[in-house]
Parts: sequence; structure tokens; C-alpha cells
Amino acid sequence: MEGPRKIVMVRIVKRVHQGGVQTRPVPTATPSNMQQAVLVTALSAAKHARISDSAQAAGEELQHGAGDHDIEGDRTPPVGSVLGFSKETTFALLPRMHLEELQSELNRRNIEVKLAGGDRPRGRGDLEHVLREVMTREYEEAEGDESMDVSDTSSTFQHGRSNPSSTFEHDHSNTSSLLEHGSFLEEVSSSEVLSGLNIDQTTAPNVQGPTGNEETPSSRQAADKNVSETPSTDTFLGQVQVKKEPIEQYHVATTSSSSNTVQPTTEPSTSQIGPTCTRSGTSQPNVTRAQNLAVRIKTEPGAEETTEEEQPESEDLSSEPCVSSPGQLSHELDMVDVSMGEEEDKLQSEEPVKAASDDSPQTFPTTSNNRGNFRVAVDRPRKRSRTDMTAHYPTLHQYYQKGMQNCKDLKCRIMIAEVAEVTKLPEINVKNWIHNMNRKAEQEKREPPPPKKPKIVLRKRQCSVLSCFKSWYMKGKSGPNVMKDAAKEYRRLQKEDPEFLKKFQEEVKKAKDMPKPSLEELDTGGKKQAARELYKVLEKTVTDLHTCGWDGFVEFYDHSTKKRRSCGTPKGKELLKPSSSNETSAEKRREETEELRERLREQMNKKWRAAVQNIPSLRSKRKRFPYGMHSEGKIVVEGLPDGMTYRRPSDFGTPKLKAILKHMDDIVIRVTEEGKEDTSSDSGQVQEPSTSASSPQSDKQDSETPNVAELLSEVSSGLAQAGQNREEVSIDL
DNA sequence: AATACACACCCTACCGCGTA
DNA sequence: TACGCGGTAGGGTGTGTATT
Repeated sequence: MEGPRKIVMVRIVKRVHQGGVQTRPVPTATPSNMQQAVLVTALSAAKHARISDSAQAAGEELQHGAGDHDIEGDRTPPVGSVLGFSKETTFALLPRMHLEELQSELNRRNIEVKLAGGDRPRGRGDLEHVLREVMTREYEEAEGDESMDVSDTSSTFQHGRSNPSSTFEHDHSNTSSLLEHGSFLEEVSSSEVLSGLNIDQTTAPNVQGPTGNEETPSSRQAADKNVSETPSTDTFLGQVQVKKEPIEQYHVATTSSSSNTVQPTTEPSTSQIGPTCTRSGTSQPNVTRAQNLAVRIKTEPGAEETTEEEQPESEDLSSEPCVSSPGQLSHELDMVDVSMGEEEDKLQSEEPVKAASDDSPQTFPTTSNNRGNFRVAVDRPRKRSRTDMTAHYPTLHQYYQKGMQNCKDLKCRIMIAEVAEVTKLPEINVKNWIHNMNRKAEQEKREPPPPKKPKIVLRKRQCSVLSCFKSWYMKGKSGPNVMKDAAKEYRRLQKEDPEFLKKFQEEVKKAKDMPKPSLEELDTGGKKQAARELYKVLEKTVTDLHTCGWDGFVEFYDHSTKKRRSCGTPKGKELLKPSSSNETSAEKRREETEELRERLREQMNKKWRAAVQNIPSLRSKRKRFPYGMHSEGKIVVEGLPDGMTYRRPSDFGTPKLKAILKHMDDIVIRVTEEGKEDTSSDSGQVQEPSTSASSPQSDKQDSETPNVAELLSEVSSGLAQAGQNREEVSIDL
């Protein structure tokens, strides 16, 4: 175990002003008021560049969403630099952290995570969950202190480094007193923790009553006024006081039950009692005092089988509001992003309070699968684009039936490459499709789908008596009051002539039971539905024809919806419309996107080669931008527009690609110290000079899969090599 | 009849872990 | 390291019903 840890304390103040938000530091913390500091959870950039990078990325997302923070893209120099991240950002990072990084963070806190059940290895999720719990407490404790005593701001962390992601400098002596390792209460029961908290609440100075700790906009603003005396100042929620324990053991149970939801057995969870997640007025104690904190995530299998009745205060994480969930972060940012003008400031100032409000509970889904893996609160903002593959069904099905079913199979992989080329779909889409097809097939094998309810085909859909009456009444009539008249008439008949309505109802029933009318007899609605059904038949016919070796393409125009509908094979389409000028706009867009991606790839490769020119360890090895290193944080791409984070070109759409290419001159690739030391194989993406230099196709795409020709070329060269070296042939796709 | 809405369902995409 | 696998989020669409 490490000795006393260095914890950097800063106070971060966000100043809202016209046109943006700036941040400024406040004076260095002293032991006396350390509780007002923010625990900067970022790790040293040198050792943990990936975190810094990803953290920065998340920060950029945040700032981008807010649209008014100082970021790389924003050339306005900040009033002062800001280290670390807000609470929201910090939590948003957790799901992105590697296992080692999580372990490192836990080590910093002298926390050891053990699995009570021991029936499975301790996983990344366990560490993440524990760390989240711990950090939640840390933040909440500080926030509790912050809301209780904000007048003393004489000490804060001073820093002036130009690069916020680099290693923090701090006065260690200032923090040591706070970080003293006191005696640790090993695993206290829930009630003990509760009572401990209560004692603190009652004995601590400056502790407000149960309701006094509930943060309201006014209280928070009032508090902040005391702090900064800056007009329009708002304070980040993430204000923390740090307290260390010698060793904290976290036990995470693994249960054989289907529910692997991890719940703290301590109740109430701090996430429920903290100011940001205040629930029924429970106040957060001032934790400058020696307070034993034991968070026992889970101790015994089955222990979580507590019902709501047994633990009314305890809630499943799935229903626990948590302001730190990335999903919420995204949600909030979206709100800020769309707001303009006057409302922007309002939202800016309200945002933290809103996050703490019970009125905006954010679900914090905890899910599990049947293998005992739990996923906690990885509620990432996922904006998916859904590829419409219907047009390629004939091709896909044809290849699938030919054996394109197992991606491990070389033949299948060749087929995937072929299909991808023919359909212009990314291979990943094809693979996903195969995967889902396999699942569907297996599922149907296991449990044949129950005979589908016979659809009401070519028949007027069912409707209530009133609806039918209205339809009947309004036939041949028009005008703004027809509907009202119909309803009026219906009510009148209900009163004056119920017999008539009874007969009418019988007629309706009879109509429902009537045999299918012919297409000609159908009304507009019936014809619409019939057309849809017929189109489905047509699609199937086209697919079947393609299976038999026919190519074709059919296009229809639906006048009612004013939409085009088409199905067929790509070759069939080519037959009909050989000219590229007739291509659909969707295909054109796809082509344009691919072109932009290729341009970006090339430009980034160039920039990369220039960047590593003076780095001997990388210069000779890496010809192309190593996305693996980038994802590990060994490389930082700076100068992207609007706080964007660099990703693989295939991950960008047209707008972002264009934006990046436009700012290409501003983009700088920086290799971190860790990256400079890195001589690994970069997750298999970087080849040795001998192979990469002699293999022209290897330079073509760093991460993309090769086409069929390349694949075959690799097969042959692999076989040749195997013959020479008598070693296993490895075909890297 | 037109429109709006809620809901169900299908399908693609993504995640995390296990495995070869 | 890549892929399989199971779970599931989320987009898109169809359907039924209520409302005007």
C-alpha cells in the first residue's frame, strides 16, 4: 500500500458571462477549509494519458454541448486555468476507463475490492461500480460541506499550468492533514453507518437541519455569492472534501440469480443523501470530522434480495437518480445546446440545480445478463444511425444461404468482403446483420414463433361504434363543424333513439365479419393497407427471384405518403439506371462520405508521419495514424473544431468529416510521453518495418478491412511464409 | 377524413465477457 | 486479437384508437 496520498484540492468557479462561461481558480486550500475543495480525480497525464485524453474528450463534449466553455477550439483565453473535471464529467469518464486505471484510482484511495462470492473473477465492472460509489460519496460529502459553509474561501489550489491535462502541481503539505489515515472501521453494518452519519450531523458545527441541506437555486446562488463576489457566478456542483481511510474493502457479491444488480447494503446510499441527490431532506454531514465510511456494496449472495418493504429507503440503482450518469449529462447538454440568448444563461445557472433536483429523476439503469455480468449506469448518450439494409436484403440473403454465416470461416469472410463491396455497406454492418440473422435463426429453432395473429388484410380496420358512426355520418358532408355535428348527433341518438344506435352497432359488427372485399371494393384506407401488403409480397418475390439468379429493381411512388418505395438488387438497379447521375441521393451521400473519410485518413496519416519524424521509436514503424495508440491516449489530436474528439474516420458522418477537413491546418497530433515510450505492436495494427514497408496494401488502410484481392494476397503470402517458417499462418483481417 | 398519439414490434447497433 | 454470444438500447415503422 502506498503512503499518504497527494490529493489536489481546487475550487472551481464557473462564471457565467455574456457569450460564455469562463472558469477561474480561487486561492489555494489550507487544511482548515479543505472541505471546500474539489477532488481532482484526473490522473497524471504522463502516466495516464488516456484518461486525460478521454477526460478531455468528455470535457469537450460537455463544453461543446454547453457551447460556451473555453476549449481548444475557443481561442478566447480563460481568465484562469481549470484543472480537473466537474462531477458530471468525472462520472462520465468512469465507463471509459480501463481496468488498470480504475484499479489505480482505487489504489489511490487505499481501497481493495474483493468479491464476496468468489465465484467469478473480479471484473472491470466491479471496480467501476465501487469507484463510482466511492466518488459519489466523496462528491456528496464535499457538496454537503459546500452548501453548509461556503464563506471561507481563503484557501484553494493555485495553479497556472498551461496544459490542464498535465501533471498537477500542488502543495502537498497543505493536504496532508486532511488525508491522514485514521483508524478504519472495517465493515460496519448499515445501521452503524447510519448512526455514524447521524452523529456527525448532529455534532458537526455548521450543520444545517435536514431541510437546510437541500440545495435550492437560491441557496446555492446565495452561497456562491459569498464565495466569489463575482456577478453572475455559479459554482460547479463538484465540490468535495476528501477524507482517507487506511483501507477500505469493497465486497461485490456475485449471485447466481438473474439479478446481479449491485446495491449498497448501507442505507441510505450516499447517493441518496447527498445534496445533489437529496431525497426527503436527508442532510449530508460535514465530513471534516473523522468519520468512518464503510461502503459495503454487497456481502453475501442473495443479500440483495431485500424487498422494498424491508428497505424502504434502499433503492435499486436502476431507479436511483444520479446526476453523474453520462446519459443525463448528455441530456442536460442537449438542453443547453438548444437554448439561445437569454435562456442560455438561465439554463447555465440552473443546470447544476436541476441536476440535483428530485423533479428530474434520471434513471440509472443497472442491467445484467445471464452470465453474471452487471453493467452499471453505462447510460451513454448513444446517437445511433440506423442503416436501412432492406434494399440489400436480396444480396444479403443470397450470400447467407450460400454460407455467409460464420465470420470465423475464411470463406464467409471473403463473402462478407464481397457483399460489402457490392452493397457498399461497411463490413461491420454486414457482420452485424449476419450475427442478428444467426440469432434469429437460433431463436426460431429453439422456440418456433407462435403463428402470427392473422392480420386484417384487405379489410377496413376495426373501429368503435362512435368512430364508425362518425364515418357514416360524415360521408358526403364537409365543413369545419361536421365532426362536432356527428358527435352531437351521436349523443342525441343515445338519448332519443337508442334503438337506432343498437341497430347501427349490429350493422357495424356485421360489417366487421364480412368476407374480404375485392381490391376494387376497398375504400382509400383499405387500398392503402392492401398496397402495403402487396408490396411486401413483391419484396419477397424479388428476393426469391434473386435467389434464383435474377437481378431486378422495382420502384413505386406512394401518392398518399408521397414517398418512394423501391426494392431490388444493386445489379438490377444498375441495369435500369446505368448512369451514375441517376443514383439515389442516399447512395451519393454514402459515396461522398466515403470520399471524405478517405481524404481524412490520408491527411491524418500525413500529419502523423510529420509528427513522429523526430521520434525514433515511432518514426520507422508507424506509417499510418495509429488509432490504437490514440484510443489508449498515447496520442492526442488537438485543434479539432467545436470540441470534437478525434475518432476513426469511419466513425464520423459527413458534417463532422467536412468540419474536420476544414480545420485540417489547425489540427496537431501530439504524442504523449507514454506514446513516445511505446514500442509495442499497437494492438496489432502496426506492423514491423520489414512487412509494412514491403506491403503496399498495408499502408492503404490502418484499421479498415482489406478487400477481396488484399485478402487473397494475404492468404497467399501467409501460406508462403508458413512454408518458410513452419509457423502458424495468421491472416489478419 | 385527417390527424395525433401511444404502443408494439422488428431490426440494427453497441456493449462486455468468454473463448479459441 | 478477433469473433461469438447474449443482452439490450434505440431508430423506424405499422397499427389501433381518440380527437377534431
